[in-house]
Amino acid sequence: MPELPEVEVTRRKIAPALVGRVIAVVRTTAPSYFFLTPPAVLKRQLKGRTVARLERLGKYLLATLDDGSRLLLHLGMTGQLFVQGSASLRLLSSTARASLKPEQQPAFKPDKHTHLRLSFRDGAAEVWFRDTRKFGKVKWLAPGERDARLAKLGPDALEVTGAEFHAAARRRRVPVKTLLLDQSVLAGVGNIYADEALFLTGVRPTLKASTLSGAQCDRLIANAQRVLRRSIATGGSSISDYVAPDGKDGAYQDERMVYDREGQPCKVCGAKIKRVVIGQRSAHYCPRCQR
DNA sequence: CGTTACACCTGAGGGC
DNA sequence: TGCCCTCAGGTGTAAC
Repeated sequence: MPELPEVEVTRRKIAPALVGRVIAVVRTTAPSYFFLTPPAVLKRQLKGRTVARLERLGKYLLATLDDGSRLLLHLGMTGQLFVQGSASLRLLSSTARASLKPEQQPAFKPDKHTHLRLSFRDGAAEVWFRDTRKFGKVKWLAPGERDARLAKLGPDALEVTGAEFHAAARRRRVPVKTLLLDQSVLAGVGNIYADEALFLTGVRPTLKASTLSGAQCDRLIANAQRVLRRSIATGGSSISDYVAPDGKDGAYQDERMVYDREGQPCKVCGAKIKRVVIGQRSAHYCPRCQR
């Protein structure tokens, strides 16, 4: 589900329900891979704290608490962070309300995949974190504590320059697609937007990164930022004004040029979209538009 | 160091 | 209906 646009849309949606409120109760599922910080520690550290701000770093969300500690969240492949509870409707705009998936509706009951539930002293809306595959992560950072995952992130994808990408590309023999997915080069691009950016630039995902020119890098990064911004504006790929349990009917669905369109005609030239595997991930491209 | 294969986990969908 | 396979918007780690 989540690449940069989905994480940013999530941030904007839950920030009003999180920032400025005092955490009263922390409920979790049993200790697992999901909890980089054990549930017991999480409960002890979060209770009574107030969230001062919520920011996005690449695909991570970072909540800074009033004691200077921080809560690091990652949605992995299937993570969903949402506002839940009797008063949640008051905290959401009508369009945001209409976009809720069934499991995000206020009447939804926590299930075995609902790993984290924050309730607040005011008793109003809660914030829930659900993740079926548990590739998502929750980690509490003590004041001043550094984190290796954050430390290795490159510039945010919305801010990286073509020159920075070119500098990284010159000494890499991997396919350009692999480089776009490398979070230490630029943070936030995932499988969908990498394919889309490459299509818009007319570059095959298999092209060796070191062969890209500076001008090509400039255009590639500009196109990546274009699709990321456009997706944020339309509510991300899985969260849209159209309710879709399978997460495939988001607003972005209609704008996708190549991702998950294997065998379908290219919207520009009509050629059949191809799918190849690069670095154990699928990559989609138009054999005619991308040379 | 860069590159690659694989591990983590659950569920959906296709073919038989 | 069940079984078995493949696939999935991510990323840390071990091994060459």
